[in-house]
This record gives sequence, C-alpha cells and structure tokens, in this order.
Amino acid sequence: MDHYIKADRLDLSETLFCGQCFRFSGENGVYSGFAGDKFARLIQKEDGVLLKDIGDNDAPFWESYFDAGLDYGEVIAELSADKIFVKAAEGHGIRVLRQEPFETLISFIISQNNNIKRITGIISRLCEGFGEKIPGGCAFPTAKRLAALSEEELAPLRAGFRARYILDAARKVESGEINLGEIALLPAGEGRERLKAITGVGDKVADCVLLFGMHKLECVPKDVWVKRIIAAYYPDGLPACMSRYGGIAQQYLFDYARKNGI
DNA sequence: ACCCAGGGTAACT
DNA sequence: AGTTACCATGGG
Repeated sequence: MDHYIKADRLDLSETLFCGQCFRFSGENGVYSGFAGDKFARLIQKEDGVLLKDIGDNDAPFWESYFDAGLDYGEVIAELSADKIFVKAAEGHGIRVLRQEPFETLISFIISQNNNIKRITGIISRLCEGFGEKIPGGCAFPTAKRLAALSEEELAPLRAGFRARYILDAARKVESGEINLGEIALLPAGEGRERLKAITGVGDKVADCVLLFGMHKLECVPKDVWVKRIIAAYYPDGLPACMSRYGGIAQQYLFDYARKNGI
C-alpha cells in the first residue's frame, strides 16, 4: 500500500543523509531504505513524504519514524531565539528520526573514529550477512543473532577494532544486562551511565543512542564538528533556548558545520 | 608516506 | 581529573 505523511521541515535528502541513519539511498527526490525490519520507497513531496508499497499495517510505524506528530514550526521557533541557529537552519529541513534503540546502538558504535561512507558500508554488510530476509532486502540483525557470533564471523564486515564492541553490546542486550527499553524510560543522565557499561560506548555514542534511538531531544552528542561549533560560537556553553530541543539544534548545527567546513 | 574519519580505552601524570 | 598513544580500515 501507499501512504502519505504530512510533515513540515522534512527534506528527505537532508534527513536521511545527515549522519543519523545509515540504511537509505537515492537522489533527486526518490529514495529507498530500511528502518529496523521494515523497507520503504519514499518520494519527496512539497509538504511531506509519499511512501510506496509499504506493509499494510506499517503506516503508523513510518509516521512515528519521521516523528510526524511533532510540530517543527514550534521547535524551530523556540530554537530561533539563538541567531546562529537561525542561520544554520534557514532553508533546511532536518527531522530527528525515532529509530530502534538496538539498531541505533550498533550503528553508532560502528561510527566511532570512522567516516559516514564506510559506516554505511559496514552496516550494509552487517545486515546482508546476519539480518533476516524481508521484501526489499534485509532487516537489521537482532541482538540474539549477533550475540551468538564470534569475532572471526564478523571479519567480513571489515569493522576493525569495533568488532568486539559490537559483540559486547549484542551480548549485554541479549543477556538482559543492558535493557534498552528500560533505559529509554530513565532520565537521560542515568540512561547515559547505563549505556556506558558497554565496551566501546562513551559519552558521544551514548548520547547518539539517547537522541536518535530513544528520542531524548535534549541530548547533544558532542562529535568533532559540534565541538568545533561550540568552540567557535558558544565558548560559554549552549544557550538556554536549546535546553529542550538541543538535539534537534545540534543536528542543524552539525550539518551546517560539515557543509561549511568550520 | 601521511592524515583524517559523527571516539573509546588503557596507561600514564 | 586531565592528557596521550593506540586502536583497524579505507579514502584523500
């Protein structure tokens, strides 16, 4: 079936390729890709997105994925008390997606000291190798499946030193030592500390999981680009208008810094 | 050959 | 508590 999602500030190219998710491809308004165990083809429209041939019961999933219920007009208005944000956001349409926690965790473990092109490749090989076959391709692997693997079996991914981090994360999730559903309900600070019990998860990766996988919109992952932005423009810290939606602001600032080479 | 990439760990002061 | 070398791999 097809399904239309109406949402403002939703530029698919910017939203899908800004480094928050790694399983989509396409150009010129036509895209396709995966979220969790679901596949979709997406067409950019003026005030939203047209989903093509999705599962009969998957419309609510994709509505949630693009966080269609959140009015970005209000979000952008609140953040626009800051003039640097206004400059970074004008003419752009990035929405912070509601991704699955485990997929987000593994994806951002892979992201460390890595570039987006290679991250995409490693995740693609991970899904092709160990994800369940679904219409359109392969689902993201389950924790159960990954937890049973050895480092040698992950070698084809060419993930380097991150292979053992992937296994540690999958095993702690599978054993219940890390309960992502529970962590999602905690205040961000407590959730961050729990996530850091996983080898290979520090402040930045934990914040990415909290923001992109648990929708903690106040979390601001401090990657090299955001650190440069803060050093250059916010030496005294981020402004108060970013306390609620700092994570969304961060995504615009990250994109701005990256494109302008700050 | 050298440097960097949406960092983290371990081993130092 | 705050630095620093090192970690695999691939592209510039």
